[in-house]
Amino acid sequence: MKSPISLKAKHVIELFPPAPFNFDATLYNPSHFPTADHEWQPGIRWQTLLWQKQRLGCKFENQGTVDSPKITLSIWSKEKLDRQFVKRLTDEITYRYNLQLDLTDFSRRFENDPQMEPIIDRWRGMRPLNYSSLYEYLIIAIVLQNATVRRTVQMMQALYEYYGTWLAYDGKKLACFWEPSIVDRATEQELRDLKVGYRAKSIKRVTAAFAHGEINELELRNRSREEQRQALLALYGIGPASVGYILGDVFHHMDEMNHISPWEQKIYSKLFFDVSPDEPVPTDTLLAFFDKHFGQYKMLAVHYVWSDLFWRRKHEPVEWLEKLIRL
DNA sequence: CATCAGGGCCCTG
DNA sequence: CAGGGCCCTGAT
Repeated sequence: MKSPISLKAKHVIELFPPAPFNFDATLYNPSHFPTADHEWQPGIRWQTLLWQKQRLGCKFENQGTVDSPKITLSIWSKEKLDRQFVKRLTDEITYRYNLQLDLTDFSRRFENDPQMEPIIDRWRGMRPLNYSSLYEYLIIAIVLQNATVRRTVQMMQALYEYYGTWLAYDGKKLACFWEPSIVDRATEQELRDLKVGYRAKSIKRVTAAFAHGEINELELRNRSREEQRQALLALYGIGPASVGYILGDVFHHMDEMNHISPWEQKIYSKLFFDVSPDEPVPTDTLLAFFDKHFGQYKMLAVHYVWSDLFWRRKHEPVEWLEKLIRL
């Protein structure tokens, strides 16, 4: 492991997302595999960030409640940050963390839905989001493909060790992502040596698209969903499953739900139809059900039910689920 | 020891 | 539009 960069300068700001805002259910996702770029405990998330060439150490702390939200965000950096930079970083984090999302209508809409009501009650104010950049999300999507969770964790760790940097701040030592130009200079063989297998080619080509400015996250945010979809599908190694997650988590389309992969199909079948995962409901039926019941909120609603399940699993094993998620 | 499938995607026919 | 192949790993 490379020696960490010690971040000494510290800047503190306060964020006030609109209520309802559930800090822990938003700042931690129990269905995600663990990565070295963050750490969570109730009320606190540490998260590294590579933004505008700056390696930053962030710490989000809950200082409010669901109905009166307040986040204290401390930002560590190597050099002192100027106000303009912090202002723009705040805007970026507000977008990425979906803090501007107004959930009042969603919460009200399903208050009489027998399945949704207790779940929304438990997690009121939870937002789906992307903790990192589009590029980083794409890399994660690639290492998820056709791999068990354990292997995904290994691949991600190897990439961080080899191309990332380590940041020391607030008593933590966390990994920070690499600039696309770093991996752009790597050879496919070099990546293969990190045991990412055939994904090396996808990582190279997606990275090249970012390193050479062929795709731009900020610009894509202002395009239509279908333009975003086409731009993402055009990336080598990125298909409908990855794009589905990205349109929801990264670009915040709360009704994006038109692809269900086999492992998710089994879990949805149990959750929404209470049938055995051995004989799952056809994906078309699931999609039609989501559309009919949740309409413009179908991705959001499924996110709530899904997260509810994985929070439950965090506290106690869920028998039927364990064999569907291969660790 | 061998074999197999995995939290997809590309490419071919 | 269906299905084989892909890197590697741990489970069997």
